[in-house]
Parts: sequence; C-alpha cells; structure tokens
Amino acid sequence: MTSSRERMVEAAFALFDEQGYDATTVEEIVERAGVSRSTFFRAFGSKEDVIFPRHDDLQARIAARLETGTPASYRVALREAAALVLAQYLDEDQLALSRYRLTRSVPALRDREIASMLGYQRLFREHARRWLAELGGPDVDLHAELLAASVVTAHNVVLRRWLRGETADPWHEFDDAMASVLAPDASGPAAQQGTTVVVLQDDRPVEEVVASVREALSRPASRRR
Amino acid sequence: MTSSRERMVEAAFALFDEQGYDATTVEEIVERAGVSRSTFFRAFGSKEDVIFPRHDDLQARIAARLETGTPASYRVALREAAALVLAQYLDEDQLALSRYRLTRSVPALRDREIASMLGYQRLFREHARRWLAELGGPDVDLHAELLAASVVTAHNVVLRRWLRGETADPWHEFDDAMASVLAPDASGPAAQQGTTVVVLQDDRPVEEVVASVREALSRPASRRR
DNA sequence: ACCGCGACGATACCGAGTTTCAGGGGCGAT
DNA sequence: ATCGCCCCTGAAACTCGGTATCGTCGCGGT
Repeated sequence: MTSSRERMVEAAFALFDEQGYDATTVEEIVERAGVSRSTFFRAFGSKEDVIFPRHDDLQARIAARLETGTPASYRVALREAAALVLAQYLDEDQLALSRYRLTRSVPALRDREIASMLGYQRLFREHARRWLAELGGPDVDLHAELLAASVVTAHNVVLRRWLRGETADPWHEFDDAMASVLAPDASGPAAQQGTTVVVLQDDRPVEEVVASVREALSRPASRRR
Repeated sequence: MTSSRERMVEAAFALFDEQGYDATTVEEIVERAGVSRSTFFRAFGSKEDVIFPRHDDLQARIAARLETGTPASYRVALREAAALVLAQYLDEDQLALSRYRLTRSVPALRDREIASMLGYQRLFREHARRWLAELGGPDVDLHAELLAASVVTAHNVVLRRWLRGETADPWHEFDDAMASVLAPDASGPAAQQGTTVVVLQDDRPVEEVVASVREALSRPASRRR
C-alpha cells in the first residue's frame, strides 16, 4: 500500500515528463494519483514543492551535522555537510535526473532550486561565522560568506557534472573540489589560479604611459593587449 | 508629464510600504496609478517585476562591460562589472532601501532577488570560463565558477552592509572586498611599483580616456576607479 | 458507546497572469 | 484633409495556483 504522498510524486513526475511542467495542472496530478486537490496542497503546499519532496528532511540533516562542528574541525563539518547534499542526489538517482531536466527547462523551477541551495548555503554561512569568530581573524563576516559560497559552489559543480553524466566517480571529484576550497593553506580561489597579472608598465613616467594608451586606442580592438 | 511606467512603480512601492506586498493587489496599484490592469502587465509582465524596474537594463550593461574584457585583464573586468551593480543600487538609493525592506520580509521576493543576482553571476562565470581557458590551468570550470561566486558574494556583503546602514563608505569596502577576492598577492615588490593599464571600453572619445588615465594615476591606488 | 483527533474531500473564493477584441491617437503617404 | 497603418491602451472573460471553510470518515483510547 503506497502512501498517497508517494503516488502524488510519482504521478507528478510522470505527467511533467509527458507534457511538461506548465502544461500540467494540479487537477491532472491529483486525478492520476486518485486523491483530492486539498490533499495535494496539504502535503506539498505548492505545485513547485512536489519537485523537491525531501527538501525539508535534507535541510534538517545538514543543520544537525553542522551543529556537531567545532572551530577546530570546521572544515570537516563543512565538507561532510556538503557530502550530505551530494549523497541525497546520488541516492535519488532517477528522481534527481528528472528534476534536473525540469529545472533546465522551466525558469521558475530553476530559481526554486537555486533558492533551496542558497538555503543550505545560509546554514553553512551562519555556522562558519560562529567558528571563524572564535578563531579570530580579519573581517569574519566576509570570510564566512566566501567560505560558504565556495563550498556550495564547488559542490554544485560536481553535482552538475554527475547530473550531466560527465563523471563516473562523483565522490572522487567531490574530494578534489572540497580540497581545493577547504585546504588549510589556501587563501581563496584567486590564490589558486596560477595566473599572473600582466603589468604593462612599471616605472615609466606618467606622460609616457598616457602616450602608450593613446597609441593603443588607435589600433584595432582585436590587437589590444 | 511622468510616464505611466514611472507612476506604476511609484504607486506600487507606496502601497507595498503602506500595507505590505501580499496585501496589495495589482488592481489597487493600477487604480492609484490611473491606468488599467492590462497596461501594468504589458509593462512589467508580473507583479514581482515592478520591484526590479531596471533589472534588464543593468544586466545588459554588465554583459557589455564583460564583453570588453581580455584574459590579461580579467580581474579588472570582473571588478568593474561588479562595480556596476553596486553603482546601480547606490544610485537608486531610496528605491533600493524600500526594495531591501521588501525582500527581507517577503520570501518570494527574496528568492527573486537571489535569482537575479545569480543571473549576474552566470554572466561572470561564462566570461571567466573563457578567460581562464585561454590562460590555461587545472579545472577551468571549477575555478571559473568559484571566481564568479566569490566576486558576487563579496559584492553582496558590501551591498548588504550599505543597505543596512552599516557603512558610510561602501566604495572603500568594495575595493577591499574585491582585493581580497581578486587581487593577486599584493605584498610583492612588483605589485607596489607596477602600473597596470587596462582599457575596458572604447566608446568614449580617446582624449577623454586619456584624461581619465592621467587623473587616475595621480590618485592613491586604492581609490582608482 | 462516546469522544478526540487527524487525514481527507468538496466547495467557494481570491488574485495573478493570459487572451481576445475593440477603440484611439499619432503620423507619414497620397 | 483623408486614408491607412501601427502602437498603445482599455475592457472583459478565462485559466489556474493557492487559501479558507466546513463536513465526513476512520481509528484508538476511555
């Protein structure tokens, strides 16, 4: 005996696959699932929510994991909390792939997924802020924000690769991505670019630089450096 | 003679301030603005869009500036593109503050603003990907993504501080934030003596650009823009 | 049997957004 | 001046997501 909630999720994804998200009404979903409109909105609150059936659950597990972190081990806490998200998607498998197709094609759903990711990022940020505050350092707010954004972004890159079928070993890529973001001696993404800024002039007189600029502007744009 | 578009924006913000976003219907807005419902939806497409009246315009300006970037000068391009966003908010002033109050209290609008920020971030990411690809280096995708996320996040921290009235000099904080995310290590001697000249846009008269360069070189490095 | 409670269904209603049709006012061409 | 064209506007009907209300059924506890 499948629960009516499961039947609604199943019916919804099937109909979205068949005729698209916008073209599918809640009326059709509840009809196929054999329930009433009231039941649908009681269970999911909105038509969009049925796309992310286990969102609340995941958010709670992330919060729980972050709660156990300490300033001394905050990198591990962030890494494992991000791993919870990846594990959830890998576990959902077909559901995650269907959702990916939908979020690619329907802007409203894409925005919705982004918002939920930012929800996770908010959890990361708040905990990072506390940890970094205890550790001390300059501009804790900015650093915590950047840390959370980097972790979530790195996770998303790996997740998206898996969703596109571009990787066979997402966990390995996840470890690498987390290492490049959370490595103790790395100060941020800019420090790892391995690129150099081109210094065009150093101690030439100002007027000489100005002359170079004027000359450069008279050349075709494609040749400018 | 104010345009009907302006009157609608004005009426909408006034009503949102008075009675909140959800409690205000489009009917009331158009009534105060003296236009019809049809006109409203023709001009803005949705009730949410009226909150971000110049969004399309800003997005276009960001894209235009990023187009002028080169691999050698990508940090400056990113920095100045981000500066466009901050400048837009500072310019809107009261409108930006009203919007901030709304986005804090109405989840739907918060999601909407996040989505538009991510729209900017997407522009940053795509251009960063191209630039980093030309420069070479490991995992261009990941680093382009992290770079874009870091720039946007750093910008948002400064913007939010200004919106909360926590800073009197947002441009100074912006410079610092961008430096901590974009600048190569500034402790080397080359960074102290060097002068980097980057021409981003060339639709201004040559002499005007030259004048800007001369003037900029006479100012302290941290204040250049 | 009685009660409480939680899940479900039916209905009415609100408001956002779309579609369609009907003016109406500039504006250049003849 | 008149005609035709086009763009902007208004009016009204319609779809559909989401909310609120109320009645019903099942089920365990007493």
